[in-house]
Amino acid sequence: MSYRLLIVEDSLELLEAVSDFYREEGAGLWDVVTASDGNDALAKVTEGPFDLILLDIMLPGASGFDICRAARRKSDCPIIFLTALGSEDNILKGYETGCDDYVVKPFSTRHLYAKSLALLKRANKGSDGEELRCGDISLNKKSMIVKVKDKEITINSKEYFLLLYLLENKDSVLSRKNILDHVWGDVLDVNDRVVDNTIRRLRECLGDSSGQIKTVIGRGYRITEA
Amino acid sequence: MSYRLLIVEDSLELLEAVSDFYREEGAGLWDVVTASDGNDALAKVTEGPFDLILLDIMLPGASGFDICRAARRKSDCPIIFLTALGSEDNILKGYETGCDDYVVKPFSTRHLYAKSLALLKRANKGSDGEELRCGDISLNKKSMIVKVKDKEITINSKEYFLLLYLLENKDSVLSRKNILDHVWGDVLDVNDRVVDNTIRRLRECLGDSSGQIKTVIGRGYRITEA
DNA sequence: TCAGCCGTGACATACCGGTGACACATCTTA
DNA sequence: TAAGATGTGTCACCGGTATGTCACGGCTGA
Repeated sequence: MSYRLLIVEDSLELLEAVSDFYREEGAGLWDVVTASDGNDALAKVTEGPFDLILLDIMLPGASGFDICRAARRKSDCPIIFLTALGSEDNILKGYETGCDDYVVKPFSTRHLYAKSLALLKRANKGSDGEELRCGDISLNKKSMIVKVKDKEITINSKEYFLLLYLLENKDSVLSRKNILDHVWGDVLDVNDRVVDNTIRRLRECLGDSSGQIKTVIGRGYRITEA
Repeated sequence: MSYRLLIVEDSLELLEAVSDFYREEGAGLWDVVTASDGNDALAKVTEGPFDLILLDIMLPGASGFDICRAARRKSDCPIIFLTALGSEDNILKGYETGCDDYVVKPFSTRHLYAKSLALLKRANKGSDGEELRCGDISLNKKSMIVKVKDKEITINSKEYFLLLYLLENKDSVLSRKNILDHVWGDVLDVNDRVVDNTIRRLRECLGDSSGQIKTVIGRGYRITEA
């Protein structure tokens, strides 16, 4: 899966530098589309949906503000302004037209990249929330819904948090003590065996996929893809 | 309904300037909490959920990075670093620890404010329209009218804000504590059970559609399409 | 073969959430 | 202003169940 990225910038040198950086750093993460004048950018924005837009303000043809408004009418994809105009008013105007952020030239491409990732993560959060997957098991942290082979299963609270901890440490062996500390917290007087029992109940809930939770004798438990 | 904002900054002068700006500009939009040292900030972060955190890096006690990590363990609320450290490494380290953005001192408070709003809008994706829908239930934020199957129902204030909060976080499981913090605000001496009771009264109002509010035992409540 | 480790069935209880009732404050209305 | 209605927090009770505990027995490796 890759993200569709639109970069709009009239300086061809900068345009190339930025798009190369995203392509190389991302290693296939980005599907980069570029535009170097306002009208071309407008056409591309209205045409296809993007996951992120980097947008210069001063452009031949339409201005960055126009493009931002056009993009906003279509979708609410994240937009970052790239601007040489560091003046107070221009930046505020950018926010008013609905951008998410701005970067003042000259900027560090590496920073811009980090900012892009953070923004993208934020923009995708609202949709489904974070989903943990491992083999046939999936767990949605937001809705706390657990699915096995895409079929929802009901699961108790302790089993849920145990599964969550296992999934967050996929392929690692977790000792009983470790699990107790993380899932049960600072409860002092609990029997170790409670972990075994909760593992058992969890396995029952998982049905066919219960085999994904491996017992590592003398060490603890581990969850794996198969 | 206001947004819970935490500002962490050891310069009391700056702290006051920023918090005053948010309070005045927002006119009740912000419920501002401040901290001026690392340990205080850590305590506040672990204690209550926030909708936005502004975070200085250089602090007496724990560092901003530590606080950011602690906050991330708890929730995914937007975090903006305020930093005098403009070095490449520090900024990238900030992104790695999971912040959303950074601002280098000295900064324009007005810009920071605009950035905050943009980020908040992004984080609360979907909640900026005035009509919220979920299955047969619809809620109009402007007129405060709630309808079930297109038929208007009367609903009390607390029930309204509870429903609003549920709808703004459709499909998410919300804990009692979380609900208390957001719907009841900083009232300290309220019984957890008041949430249950308000849920009950809300369900009564919703009639046939009451089933859309699910109880997730041991974890909280969630509203779903069906 | 024996000790340690783990799975399993059974059990008991503490906990959790739904519910009815009530107290109190605030608002409405005569 | 008095009386009633309404909104909201609190409490006690209860049924169901989530979860901790225990005992037994099988498996495994030294």
